[in-house]
Amino acid sequence: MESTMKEFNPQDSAVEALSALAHDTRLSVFRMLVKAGPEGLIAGAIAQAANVPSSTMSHHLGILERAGLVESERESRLIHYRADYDGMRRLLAFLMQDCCQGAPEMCGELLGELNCQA
Amino acid sequence: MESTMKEFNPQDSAVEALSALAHDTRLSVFRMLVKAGPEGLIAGAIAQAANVPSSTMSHHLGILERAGLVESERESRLIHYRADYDGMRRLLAFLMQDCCQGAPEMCGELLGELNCQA
DNA sequence: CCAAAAATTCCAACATTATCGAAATATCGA
DNA sequence: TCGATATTTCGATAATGTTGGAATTTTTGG
Repeated sequence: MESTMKEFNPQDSAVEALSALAHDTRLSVFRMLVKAGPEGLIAGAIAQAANVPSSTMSHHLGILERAGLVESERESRLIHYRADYDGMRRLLAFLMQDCCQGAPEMCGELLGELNCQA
Repeated sequence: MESTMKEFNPQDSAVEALSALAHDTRLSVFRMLVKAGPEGLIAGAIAQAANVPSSTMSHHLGILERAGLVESERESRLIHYRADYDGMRRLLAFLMQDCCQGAPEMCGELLGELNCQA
């Protein structure tokens, strides 16, 4: 008997997060929120910056939120969205884990290139 | 005049790679290939391991290859597929870059967790 | 050259996702 | 409470992705 509960296994969670990011508008929004930092951005401002109707953006923000990549918080009439850094970390960890399990020698190069400046 | 050429800008490349990975079968195959190492795996063996018809798997492998995540090489009648570590590195670098631009203090924690042992 | 093996391409049915206007919901200020 | 603002939900259409059997291509062994 299938439940309608959320996914908990890492593979399904990773597919959901990757699907959420695999869209031009959503990837742009996610980058935007990461750059905006902990303050986040207001839903309307996000829609305006991305030049899409608010209903469409609401749909995309919901997908990002359900995927565990962004969080939202209401402040009076406005809703702030911010990046969920922990969700991002979980996704990268899952991909990294894959990368290293069978080829540890690759990890050095891979991580070496991933520095923070730029 | 729109050309039919491949995408070259990082955002489009990232969306293409993320789309390729955002599928249960393809993510499993990619992990499989990463673990298999430089030798790679034969197309038929991949289809058999994933329990999908070869035509379907060929379709998925093509998507992963066009996204720059796997490479193929013919060896007589067999075609070897192997992970494209450089493509993977480019994708992670793009995501990392996003992560660090506006919130450098997050990078330490993020990279700290991403160690190589499993 | 021919038959078998391995893999891809083609095609069509099916399923999922994207889009956005209209309607509904939530909140505040007066 | 009323009207205005911010956002989400609904619904219907369009666009894209998935699937696998059949046909096609590539290669080898005899």
